[in-house]
Amino acid sequence: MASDDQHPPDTIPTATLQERVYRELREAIMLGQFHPGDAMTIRGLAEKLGTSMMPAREALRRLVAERALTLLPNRRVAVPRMTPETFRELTEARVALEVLAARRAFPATDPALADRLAAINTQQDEAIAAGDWSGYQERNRAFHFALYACAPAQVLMPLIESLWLQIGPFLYLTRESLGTTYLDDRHEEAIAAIKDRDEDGLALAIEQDIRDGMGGLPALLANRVPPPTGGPE
Amino acid sequence: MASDDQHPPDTIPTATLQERVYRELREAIMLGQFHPGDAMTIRGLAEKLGTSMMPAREALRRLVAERALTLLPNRRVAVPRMTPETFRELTEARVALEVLAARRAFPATDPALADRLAAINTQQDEAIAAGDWSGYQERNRAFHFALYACAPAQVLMPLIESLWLQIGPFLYLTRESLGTTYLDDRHEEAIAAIKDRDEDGLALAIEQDIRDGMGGLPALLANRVPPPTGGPE
DNA sequence: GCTCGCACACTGTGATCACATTCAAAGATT
DNA sequence: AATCTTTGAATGTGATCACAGTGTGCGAGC
Repeated sequence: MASDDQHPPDTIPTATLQERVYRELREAIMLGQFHPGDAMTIRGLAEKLGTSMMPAREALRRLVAERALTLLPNRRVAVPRMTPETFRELTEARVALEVLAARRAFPATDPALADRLAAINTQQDEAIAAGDWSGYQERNRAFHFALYACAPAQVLMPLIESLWLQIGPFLYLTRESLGTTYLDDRHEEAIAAIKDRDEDGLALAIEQDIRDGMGGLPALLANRVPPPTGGPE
Repeated sequence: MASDDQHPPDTIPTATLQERVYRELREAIMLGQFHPGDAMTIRGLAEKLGTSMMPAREALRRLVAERALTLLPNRRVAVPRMTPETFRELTEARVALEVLAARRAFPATDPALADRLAAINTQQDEAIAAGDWSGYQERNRAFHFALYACAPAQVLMPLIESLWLQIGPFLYLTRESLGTTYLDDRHEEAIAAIKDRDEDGLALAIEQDIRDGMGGLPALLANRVPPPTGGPE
């Protein structure tokens, strides 16, 4: 049992192949490595990951169910396109759910969490300074989810993650903003509110953080993708 | 083309088999025809619907992705059990999202919609009077979704539907309440608010309607399912 | 009579194949 | 030369099969 259950470090024992494909795709989507309109095929994905059609097929369908990908009328899956209107809807949904998650988390927050959040925030600033856009996004995600995870949220978290997945393909719009414009967030305010035991202050900080971060995107979107029938790849 | 594309009325042309299985299961779940803990197998579902494993498999995985079903550690799918705590979380999420949906819908509401909602409400009362529990649930669903559908909501609606799906298996708890206790809702207040062009009143009516409807369930849940290891079927 | 062990049925996972549809490029016709 | 047709590759869907893990029930042994 000792030697047989030990998998080589490269052979990730992630229970099922479908799960591995799913997580890989999901991470890539959330980090903005795909662009709106990019189409994907079952066989192509399977070949790229060295599996058969089945795991790729199930991973794609799962991401479609989570609204991370869309099913075209052709029955082919693609990264969704988005209108400014949909973007505003995503923003409102994020505010509603994440403010609620923050409020639920609030009673469980403590100075230790504030320190951890501050550490993440520092790393995020370092990423900005280093021009590490991916690191910046990753830290931003870590900040929010570390806060929300304080209270067990079996219902809320999947909903919020679905929203983040839907936004992922459009984060690349902010890539060039990293450096040109000053990317400010409300993370310090949130940390301060936790230390001051100010629930409303925390809720406000989260809300403004989301609105600030998402606010500029519809404009960028409108400027960037006027060709509605652009071939992705 | 004329005769070949015409399907017999019973052979529903629903594009894919998987879709048909999915919709059938989904409807059954939302109407509370399954109970918490009920387990389902791919082969069993396939045989029951007369298809092969594949459509049943994909339909189940899709419902799992939408949180309507859960994946047990055995990798088997079952109707989720729920704790009172999770129920409260569902209630809060519903309030947050559906109030938002109602506010988004508000500018598009008009007297015609108010009349349609009133008609649905009348049918709902008739269902209550007739002891038609399924009809009551169906009308309640129709009322809420008719309101939310006023504004296009590609993001919000799937999230809300996911929440309703998660609640579905527990609606049976209210079955015996239909008749014993007086089931009141805030639908009249919502209709009045639409007529009065009172957005805040509409939001409040929806919030109270949700809280009233869901409020009693945790208690019923606690009374009903003390045996945590009950064999479902 | 009770407990431990073994065998068998059952389930999900993954692979492979067959088929209908779709998309596109090449060829033929006007 | 432009347009319609045809042919071919490619894709999603569904079916079937092989395999490993799990759970259950039966039977042997203490």
